Amino acid sequence: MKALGLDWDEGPDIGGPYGPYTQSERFDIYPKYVQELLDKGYAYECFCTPEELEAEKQQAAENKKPYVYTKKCENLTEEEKAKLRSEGRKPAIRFNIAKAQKAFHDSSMLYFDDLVKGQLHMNTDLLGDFVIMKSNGSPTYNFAVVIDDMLMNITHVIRGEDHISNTFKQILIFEALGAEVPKFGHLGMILAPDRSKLSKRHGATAVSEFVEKGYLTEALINFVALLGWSPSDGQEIKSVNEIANDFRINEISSSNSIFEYDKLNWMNSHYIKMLDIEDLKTRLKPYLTKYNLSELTDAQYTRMVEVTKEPLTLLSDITDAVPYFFGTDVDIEAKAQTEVLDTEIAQDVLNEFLKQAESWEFSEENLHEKLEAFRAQYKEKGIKPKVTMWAIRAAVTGRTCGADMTAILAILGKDKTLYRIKKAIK
RNA sequence: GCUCCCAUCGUCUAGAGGCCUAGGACAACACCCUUUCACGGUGUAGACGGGGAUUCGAAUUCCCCUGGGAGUACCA
Repeated sequence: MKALGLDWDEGPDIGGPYGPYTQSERFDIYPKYVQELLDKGYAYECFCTPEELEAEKQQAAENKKPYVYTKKCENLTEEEKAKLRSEGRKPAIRFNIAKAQKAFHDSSMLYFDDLVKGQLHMNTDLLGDFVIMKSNGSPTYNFAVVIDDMLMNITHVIRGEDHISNTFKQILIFEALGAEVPKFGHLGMILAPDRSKLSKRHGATAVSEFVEKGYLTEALINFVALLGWSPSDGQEIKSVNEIANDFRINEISSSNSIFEYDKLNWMNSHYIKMLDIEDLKTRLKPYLTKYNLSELTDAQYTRMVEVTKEPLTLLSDITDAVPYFFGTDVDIEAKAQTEVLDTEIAQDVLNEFLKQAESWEFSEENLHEKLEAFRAQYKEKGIKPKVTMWAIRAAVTGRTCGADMTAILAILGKDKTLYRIKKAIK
């Protein structure tokens, strides 16, 4: 959330009235509620060993029966418990599903209204009495979240649909504790392009990785917001605030969605283009460290960014887009050499350019005029303007494509330009 | 295996019985613009998974099948 520039009202780092907010600092508040459940009869001690449990599961698998805990510790007598304890066994505490279900519902069916999926149901007989406190005294997830939500007055729980089955367990605990059950909303999962879980294999998975690669937080937020939701006005480009204002939880689609980079990339380049130039200059700096930025005046740097920002998909693309703005010499790409510089026309153009440009003033306005006239001369000889410019571009930038030539020449200045032209002449 | 969730163009989605000859965005393709690349503009192609049922009428309701996803821990 920090990487995306999102903030929160209450929680770790900033505190709030219901702290502590760090799980490890809350350990001593859970036993009290475990005891309450024990006292009310909604929980019981279980002395089963991992081996015994494993055997039960195996048995169930052999009989092709779904596994649910057998509840064999549910009705242990005090003597039996004492005996087990004397053997050095430490009990875990299990939640008594059936007891809670029966106390608050007519049948073994548990229903709740999900904010995005509508009414959901589950036969709680199939759930199995789960552990709420491990034998080492630490609470399990399903129990701890309920206590935390209850104590922190949580009203809405919005999470992935992989939590649906936990919800039934959690609701029963809320009820057993006499607490108010919060509203739940379960979102579809975001899948990788091959429909599997998103993972390292599919590229970046942590928000910070996207940011490092040069995705703008604005684009990231906007794109993810559109996964499973669409704005009522059809306007897809939206700021966080606009999204927040327009957002309605019941407009969320309940199906899974696939994370494809195409639209994210498009959106990112869109946001890059929209960025204020000074802002963009600042954001681009981390990707230009391999160049000596002090070679350029601030005005030149501004101009360079202006003419190279168009095709950028990621901020990091700037690195490969601008090498020819720096240094005296330039690397010539193979394609530029063989397909352009090695041709007769190109050599002719370069010689002629060298002759004429000696007397030019290298301001952008002037260059624009001069180049136009220069192209016209060749056009008369039947050489396409495109070809004329190619020769100059290849010699000066070492490439066959790139930013606006007038701007490039103006930024480089007469000396570097003519130097590179000379070097390209055979 | 069992349980639950989901199902419209390649992708994200609009669509809550007639407004749908199914709309938009990204990607693709074509053309235009152009000093290259790109931006931009204009177009083209592209989907209701299958089968039943209800109805005068179904992408929209119901059932079955199929497909995909998730859960099934003394993990969170």
